[in-house]
Amino acid sequence: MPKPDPSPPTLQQASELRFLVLAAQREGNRQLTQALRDLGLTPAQAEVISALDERGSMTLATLGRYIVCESGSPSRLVDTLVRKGLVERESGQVDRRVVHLALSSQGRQLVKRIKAVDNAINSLILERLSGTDLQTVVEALRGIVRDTPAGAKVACRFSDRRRCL
Amino acid sequence: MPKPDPSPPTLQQASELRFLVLAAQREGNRQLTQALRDLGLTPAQAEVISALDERGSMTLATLGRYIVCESGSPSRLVDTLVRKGLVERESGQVDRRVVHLALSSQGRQLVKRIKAVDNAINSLILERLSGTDLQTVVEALRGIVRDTPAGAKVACRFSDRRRCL
DNA sequence: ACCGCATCGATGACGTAACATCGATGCGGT
DNA sequence: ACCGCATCGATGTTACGTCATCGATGCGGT
Repeated sequence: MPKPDPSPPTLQQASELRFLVLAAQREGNRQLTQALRDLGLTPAQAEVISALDERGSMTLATLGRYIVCESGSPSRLVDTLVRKGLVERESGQVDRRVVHLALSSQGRQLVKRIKAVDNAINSLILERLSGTDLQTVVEALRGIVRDTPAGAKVACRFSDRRRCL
Repeated sequence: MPKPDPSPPTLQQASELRFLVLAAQREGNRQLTQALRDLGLTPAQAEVISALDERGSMTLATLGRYIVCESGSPSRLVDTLVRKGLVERESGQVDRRVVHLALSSQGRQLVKRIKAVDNAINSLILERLSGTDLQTVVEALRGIVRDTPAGAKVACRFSDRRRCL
């Protein structure tokens, strides 16, 4: 079956797209909150732990540039995780302004469970998208956030190995 | 030029899609916040005013089912707008549980400016998506939020004239 | 009329998000 | 060495966004 000619883009479609993005984010966050409840983590906290697992120890500022869930320096977010004993914080020796962060052994134990939650949700998304070309959607959203800080973060985490931080 | 065969969907792509949705929502919200600053409104407040303009007077619960920016009853969000003199609140006469909401004349004056901001952002999105089939993206996101409360809200506001509340 | 239950709107609690500010620290240019 | 400026991390402020709870109110079934 040949593809129908794509109809010309309208402002109406753009508006719906915006609401859909908002709806998807809200809905996804709610589901993620539920799924992470057993781990005693919020979505933002889980992203920090995943980031520290993927990239290893880093400073607070670097973490802020890496995670999508928050801009600026996530002092308070990390604070919560330190209080929970999941992250260790250590002042820099050379540059005394910075703070190095690392997963504690307790934090490392959560990584596997977080990944399980992530994969479950990702699988659910794949199910719901069966039949549509995922790559097209990904590229479209990349276009929307191109040249924005948040877009750079995603590009950094996926496939853009060159200029990552 | 024929389309290349779509590559099979991967969990990696689904993961990137999730981050892109988050990034797009955050980035869009920041831009919208900037654009609405002159009006003294936040994105959530602007959505309430737009909703009351589109659908006319309604109760708090109905508004809660209509707006995407918040679930539950947006008591406090509306409270802010009442305090600003943009929305009028009146207890129901028949059903004394409900509260009817309506734009004040001051609130109505903001509608045009809000629409201008919306259109500017929608146009920007269209620019950034030139070349991609917007309809495909919209349908994919509809699929993701299908059968969720937030998805129903969007379906209600766009093209699903039948069972809308 | 009554009772059990659902709905409505307000409110408390918690954890973000975004922005502004601040003091401490490093660093390049002279 | 010094100065101006940038960077870092902490903190205050404002406004959500979600969940839970509560009291008031309506309603269906008997």
